Amino acid sequence: MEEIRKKWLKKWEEAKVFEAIPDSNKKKFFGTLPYPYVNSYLHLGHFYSSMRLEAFSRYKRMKGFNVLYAQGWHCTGSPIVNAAKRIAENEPIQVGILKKQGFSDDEIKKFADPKAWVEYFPPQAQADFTDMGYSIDWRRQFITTDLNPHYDKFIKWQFNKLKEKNYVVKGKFPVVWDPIENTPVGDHARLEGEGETPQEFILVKHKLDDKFLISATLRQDTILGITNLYVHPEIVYSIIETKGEKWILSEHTANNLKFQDYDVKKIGTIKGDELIGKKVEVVDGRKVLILPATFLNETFGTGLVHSVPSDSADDLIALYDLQKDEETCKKYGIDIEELKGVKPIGVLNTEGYGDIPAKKMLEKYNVKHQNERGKLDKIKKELYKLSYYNASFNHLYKDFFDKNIEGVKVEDGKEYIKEELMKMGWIDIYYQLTGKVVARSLGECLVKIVDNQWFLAYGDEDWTNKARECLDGMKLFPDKTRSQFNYVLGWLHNWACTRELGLGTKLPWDESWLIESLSDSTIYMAFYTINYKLKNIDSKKLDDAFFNYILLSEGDGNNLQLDKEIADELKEEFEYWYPMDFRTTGKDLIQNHMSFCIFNHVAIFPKKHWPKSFGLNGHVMVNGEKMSKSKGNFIIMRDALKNYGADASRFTALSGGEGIDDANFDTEMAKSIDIKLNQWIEFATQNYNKGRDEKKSIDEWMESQINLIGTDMTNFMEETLFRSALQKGYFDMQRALKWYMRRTNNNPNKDVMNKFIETQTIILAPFTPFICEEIWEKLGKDGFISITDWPEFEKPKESDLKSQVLEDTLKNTLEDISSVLKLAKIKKPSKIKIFISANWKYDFYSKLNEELKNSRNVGELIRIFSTDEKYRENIKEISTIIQKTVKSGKSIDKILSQDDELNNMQESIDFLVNIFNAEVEIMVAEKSDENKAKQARPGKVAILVE
RNA sequence: GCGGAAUUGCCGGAGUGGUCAAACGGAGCAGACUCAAAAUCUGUUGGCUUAGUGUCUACGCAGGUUCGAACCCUGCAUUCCGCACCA
Repeated sequence: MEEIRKKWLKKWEEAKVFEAIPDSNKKKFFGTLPYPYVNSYLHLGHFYSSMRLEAFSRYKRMKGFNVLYAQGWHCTGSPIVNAAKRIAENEPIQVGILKKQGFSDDEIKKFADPKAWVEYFPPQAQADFTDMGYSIDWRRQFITTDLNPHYDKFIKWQFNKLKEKNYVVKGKFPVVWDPIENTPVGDHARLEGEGETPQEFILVKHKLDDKFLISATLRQDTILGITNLYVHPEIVYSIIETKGEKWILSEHTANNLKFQDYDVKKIGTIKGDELIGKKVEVVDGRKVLILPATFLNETFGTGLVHSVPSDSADDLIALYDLQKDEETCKKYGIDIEELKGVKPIGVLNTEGYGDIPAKKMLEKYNVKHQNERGKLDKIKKELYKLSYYNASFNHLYKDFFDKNIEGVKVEDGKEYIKEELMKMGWIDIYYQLTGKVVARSLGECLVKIVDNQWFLAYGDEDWTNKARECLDGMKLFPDKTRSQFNYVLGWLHNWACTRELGLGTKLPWDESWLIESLSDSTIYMAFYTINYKLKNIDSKKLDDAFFNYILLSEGDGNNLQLDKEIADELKEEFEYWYPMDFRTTGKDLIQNHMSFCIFNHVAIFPKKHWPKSFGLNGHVMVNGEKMSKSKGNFIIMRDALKNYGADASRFTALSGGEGIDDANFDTEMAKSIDIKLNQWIEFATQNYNKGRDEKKSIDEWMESQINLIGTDMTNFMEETLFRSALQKGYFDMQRALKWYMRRTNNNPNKDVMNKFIETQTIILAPFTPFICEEIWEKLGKDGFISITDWPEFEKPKESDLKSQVLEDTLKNTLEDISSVLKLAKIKKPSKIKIFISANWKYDFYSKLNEELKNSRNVGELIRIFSTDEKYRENIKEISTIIQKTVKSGKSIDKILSQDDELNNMQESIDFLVNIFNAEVEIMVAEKSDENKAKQARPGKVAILVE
């Protein structure tokens, strides 16, 4: 096998079979796969997705398309830079990863430079694809980032274009920040806190003389229910000056604010107990008490909170506890009677919980004291969801804001309240991490607001509408992903498209920024059409005017920095290949990359160059389990090649799944397929051009099988349903072959056998190209099977169905005989009598015909075996059969004559004799012979054993 | 919570209104071949059965529509994926 593989790789390369050259006489097919990120070897996940494109490309090529299949490599982003940095620091985990991949210590050292990754992995990935027999035009491969100056220019052009159309906007954005290294910290660069993100809190001001106490909350919806404040008596709070005001909050928060667009000047401190007992003015003008609480955490929120006992069980239980605690009240000089007068203020009507849901919750969970943290945390979560989705604002919200929002759901009014309070100056925004994040510098991270961040305005209404238009015109494989796409197109809003760190292209108008990886990979497929011809052109000559001319036909091409002739050639090639006909990848990319691809195409290109179709596939499992490094079932492509061979791996991958469901790579199957493919080489070469010339009915059956199966398979190929295609085109084909060989006593008709061998080999070629090329050559065929025409399968004819029905009847008869023999416990029967009904009712068919003409405009019938009287009466049942027949697309235009039937039957009977080694007699039951005729039924024959 | 997908026999997985006790594959069982194993082939894999084109129970659960539901509708339960600035 390995020799065969190498032989054909060499031949393909020498003949440049897969180099795509524009040919205006041929229809074209341009398929792409999102370029893989090159920080490691390619694995089965890449393999499965890419095989779908590879098989489709090969199929399309055989269908007569001029196919462009190109592949690039993605280097943009931070993972490589981060990994390189970790190697430079000799970090054990990262070093271990490379060690596991088989690198020596010396080699690993080189990976301290990000460039080393970019130089090492793309050729490896190329080798993996090539070794597996991918039909890629490698002249067109490229890497991203400014390491590739031509691509760099292309991306710059793209972003200038987007900016020109006002799709790139500037704004603020919170990032996780390491204050020691002064860098943003991505998920993978953290020692602790993977998955934690910045969360927006509302800072609420509470007026105390000339200062404000600042509390933080997620629940601005309950702001009118504030009954008091809690401060920790032992915490020393900071007094700061910011925004022209004096704020009191924890020192921790004061420090964090500095990173969030606040100009912070510390002017003093105040200990919590100095505040207790005083009163502050809250947002609605009421004066409320400041109370002591020891449950407060200095590093969470602002270190002090406002209390809404109606909708916060924590606040309520704390209030209850304090009201019982006379000693503490005395200590801080709180008027106990006044404190006891503090009652929750209902602000929301919560379905099933009334207006003081916190109280009901405490009762429900039987909470007696604020120390019962477990229960209280549970309540907090439950109540938050409940309020958000099931509660509405009560009468207090009728007049308080400009708009009356009484009765409005919290979900719908929360944002409005935020805006209003913001206008009134009572609140501000503060970001806090959802959990502790420690950077690799050991610095504890905080949230920084980046204020000159650039965004792609995917929320733009016109842009979104255009994207929807594009989607509506696209074919999706499978189409059930459409609703998901539709949802995503509407849901996407501003996408931060620039980064401070990593590899990439610099933002053309602000070179301190790099273009982010998901944003530089949206329309690059256009680059495949021209890049291989750019290699000899100085990248400096590739200005925006150049791309405008080539890709958008803007300008006359006379003032470019290169010859118009060259430019025109490029332009022509782009226009030949574009639009992209097919792009396929895993389903997880629906909500970012694939949607971005639509957005950016409609933003930049005219409608005729919008993408035509997308394919989405599931994830890959190995032997039914999720592939993961920890489970030890993580398979990289080159290992699959080594262990199972290219053809078997390809076959196994594609027969492992289709559609959006997860696919399963079954290693047992890979092994057995390898054996079966070898057997097929053997069979094909040994049986070609052999056999008899005489043509029998079974030969017609075989021909019709080839036709029927081939038709079905071709339909599956068109829909990228490769598993079904293999099911038909290989397993069903082989099953038919088995039956055929058995029926002909291994003496097939020469022409039929040749046709079968050729067909089977050709239709397997997209899946297992190496052995197919080899067989093709051994059969004495000229040229490559890779570019041989896909067979034209004829529409099923009368004869197809006739022989089909006959063979099916025969198979059924065989089965019946077996079961009768079994029941009768006879091993070697001396005689088998078969009764077959002869009274085909022509009046029955005429009724059928009539029914057909009435119901549908179809003039053809399927063949029905019948003797049963009830069919003549029961028109309803007949119409059912017709319905099904029409739906299944099967048709037959004539009814067999009974003589045909019997002649063909005789041949079958001979076969039965052979099988059972007994005397077989065919008997025709006359109408008068009721007992026997009764036993013959549609599609069946009666059997009598002696 | 939102959005998407799913739930079928021992397992994987077809099937989207009647030919469904349900394709195909795997696994198991029995048999053939063999000294034996592998491979291959044949049969078989819901219950009952007077053995019949019989009958009952079945396609997550509960209802509904229909002459008829694995398939359509409603509700519920469970599982998976995504919820972003990360490739």
